[in-house]
Formats: sequence, C-alpha cells, structure tokens
Amino acid sequence: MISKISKSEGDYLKAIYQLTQQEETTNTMALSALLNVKPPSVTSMLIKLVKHDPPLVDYQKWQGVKLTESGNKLAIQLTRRHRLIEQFLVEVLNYTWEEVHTEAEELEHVISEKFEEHLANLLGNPQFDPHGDPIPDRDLNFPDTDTLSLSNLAVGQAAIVRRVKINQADLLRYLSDQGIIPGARIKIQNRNPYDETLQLWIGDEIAPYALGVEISKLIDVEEI
Amino acid sequence: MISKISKSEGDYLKAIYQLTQQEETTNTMALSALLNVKPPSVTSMLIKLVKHDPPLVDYQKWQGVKLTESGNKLAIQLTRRHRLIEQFLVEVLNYTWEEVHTEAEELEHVISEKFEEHLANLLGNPQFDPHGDPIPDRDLNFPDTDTLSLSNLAVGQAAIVRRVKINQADLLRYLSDQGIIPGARIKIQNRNPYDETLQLWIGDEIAPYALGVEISKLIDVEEI
DNA sequence: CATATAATTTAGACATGTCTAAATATAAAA
DNA sequence: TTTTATATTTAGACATGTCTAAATTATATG
Repeated sequence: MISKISKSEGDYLKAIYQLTQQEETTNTMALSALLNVKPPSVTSMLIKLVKHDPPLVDYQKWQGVKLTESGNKLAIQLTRRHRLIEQFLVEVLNYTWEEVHTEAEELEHVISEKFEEHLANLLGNPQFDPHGDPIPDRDLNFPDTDTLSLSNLAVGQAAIVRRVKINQADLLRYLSDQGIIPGARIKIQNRNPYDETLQLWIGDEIAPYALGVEISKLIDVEEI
Repeated sequence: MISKISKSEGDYLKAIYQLTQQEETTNTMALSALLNVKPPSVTSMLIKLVKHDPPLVDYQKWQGVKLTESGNKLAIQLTRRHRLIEQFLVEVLNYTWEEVHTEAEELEHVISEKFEEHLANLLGNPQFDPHGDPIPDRDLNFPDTDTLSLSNLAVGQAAIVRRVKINQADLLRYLSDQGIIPGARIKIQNRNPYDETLQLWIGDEIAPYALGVEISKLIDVEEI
C-alpha cells in the first residue's frame, strides 16, 4: 500500500525500525548518527512523523521514539522492497552482493506496488536476499529461521552461514573472497579467550585470517 | 555520465528535447503545458538551467529556449534509460505496453550507470522499446530507421507498424486491442477526402473502427 | 498606429528537508 | 546537591521547486 511518504520519511522509518529491534525505543542521537543528519533535523522530522495522519511514530519530546503500527507496516513494506530489489540485482542483473545495497536504497522509494508484485513473481517469491536477510511476504510476515550469531557458536560446532548483516562494500567483498557467504559450511577451530577472535574452517580449508568478534556478531549461522 | 541533475531538471531537459524536435526553439507556454507546471515555474527553471555549469540550455528572456550540447547529451541519456526500462518492464517483468511509461518516468531518474549497463546487457542492447521508440546506444547514437507517418502512407500501400508515439494508457490499450502494435502488417483501404480518416486492413482483417488523422500522425510505419 | 490580448517575467509566498547557533532539559560527576 | 557535561529542542536560515498575483513585453487586431 505505502501511503505516499517521501524518501526522507521512509528513511527515518527504516532507521527507527532498525534501531528498535534491540531496544524498546530509540533516540535523536542514534538516528542522527545512522542517517547522517544533524540532531535538529531528526527532531523536526519526528515532529512531522508524529503529526502524520495516521501517526507513524510514538514520540513526545525528551521521551525517545518508536514506530506506531502504521509506521511499522510502512517500514516492513520498504524492507520488503529493498530486499526484493537486492535479490533481483544479484539474480537477474548479475550484480555482486556488495554492490546492491546502495542501488536498492534509491530504488525502494520509487518502485510501484505493481513493480513489487511483478518482481516477486519473477524471482519466485524469495524468502531471503543475497545477504541472507529475510524478505517479508506480501502480508509482511517474515520467514521462520533457526539461527544464532557466529559469536555465540560453540568451538567445534559445524554450521552453515545464513546471514551477513553488513552493508559496507569493502568488508562484504573481503568476506566473500574468504568464502564467508550464505550457504558456506564453517566450523570454529578456536576462540581466543581474551578478545574472542575466531579461527575458522571455511568448507574444508582453514581460513587464512582470523575473524574479530565485532564482525562475528554480524554473521548468523545455523547449526548442522 | 549524467552529472548529478535533479529529477525536475531532467524532466525539463527531456521536455525541451521533445519540443525542439520539430521547431528550432521552444517556449515557456509549451513547456508549462507539457510539464503541467505554471509559466513562472518554467521561467525560474530555465534561469537555473542556463546558470548550470556547464549551461544546459540556451536561453535569454523573451527569446525562447533550446538545449546546449551538454543539455542535449543529458536528455538523450535520460531517453536511453527511459526506453531501456520500458523494454525491461515488458520483456522481463511482463508489463503491458500501456503500463510502462509512468513507471519508467520515475525509475529513469534513479538508476545508476551500472544499472543501465547491466540492463542493456540483460536485454541484449535492444534498438527499440515496446512502442518502437528508438533506443540510443551507449554512445548516444540512435539506430537508423526507414519509416514514414501512417498519415502520409498511400492508399493501398502495405506497411508494417514500427512506432506508436503515444503515452496515454487507455489509447494504447485500445490500439493494441485493435492489433495496431509494432510489427503489425497494415494497409490503407481508403482515406476520407474531407477529414483524412483512415479505413485500415490490420493483418488480413478489415479494421472494425476507422482511425482519425490525429492518431495516424502519431504512428510510424515502414513500407513493404 | 493605437489598443487590446496574450506571453513572459518579476516579486514574493509556501512546503520540504536540511543546516547552525543558541536555549533548555536531562544525566553524570564531584 | 551542586556543578558539569551531554542530549535534545527551539529559532531562524537556506536551497529546491512549486505557486499566485502583479508587472512588463510582445503580438495581434481594429
């Protein structure tokens, strides 16, 4: 449906959506940092979103923000479009996985509902995008998954990479060069007890480089 | 290349491009009508475009407008993107030809050069879009054509429909329902001497409805 | 050629979304 | 608890692209 909201409004909704996956609410500073705009810009947009009919956020000054039911729907709708587009770019247009985010970020605000439908059909209603991010279906329900963070995987436990929650292009390229992509079979050889740096097997090979915790937190795996 | 111009700037460039295909220059009124904005908006945009570095239009007040070399290149570049997208929508996403214009109008301003390249590859560098409009190649050269307007076709002369220069969705649907689409074989049975209304054969059938001059002027055919 | 009509431009307003600088409220530290 | 630091908001500016109303120039007509 996506009532006609602007690109900016959509970007804020997605940012709030993302930041409220962990915490109950988020705040001006976090949004400012994520969206690369100054705090006053955030405040004025929050005021705009709360005055929207229907209101898209719960917001009272000094109290933090979260999405309303309507705002949440719009954010998920945009997420669906974004991920369908990413999948399309890789599957149909032969993009590499590190190239798709930027392009999808623009296109998601412009395509019509019709385009979304045709695209989903063409792709066979995929449940995951090239990074393994889940794609909500037409009714905005996410597919079930059974994963845990690589940072929590036990030493010696074999697993399959399911999701890489990273947008940074050079890091994505590095990871795919190492073979760390959705579908890859991995196992932890050891975990440094001080900084939790991981030594991995990737497939049947020992990985040439270790992996820091911060990155490992952004990778989801499924135990085999 | 497409130096970063806005959607609006691009729309004006395309409009000026279109209106200067017949006449040497165009004017405020014509642009106002075509773009559905008021005359003062046109004037202020023309001032902006002429101040652009490099200038995108030749414009002095009261003197009419035309594109500069730079403006022309940008207009053709956008035309290329528009028509590639239309071709993609029909060929890959199964749109009908009357649905594609509006969608392409939005997308053309948003896709990257990379997207354009991948799209052209996927489609096999098509020379014409679903309406038969010529698609300039990467170097912005248009394919050669050998067509004349249906309004100028001689009675009894067999021809093939090559191009339908119409965007209006309901009219396009009507024409395709009648079988008047690029590739169709037609012949003029007679031409009303007073208003030049045409009776056509379409394929081997006599068309159930006559065709007015105004529409026939917008259809290009190739003699067989 | 004078005047009426039409086209174009100027002037100034408004909406959107951003910014900087300054004010204010909250949270942390002494 | 008072002070200091940090987060947030307010106030006001600016760019973009549109608008209306009014002024100006060009064109057409009598």
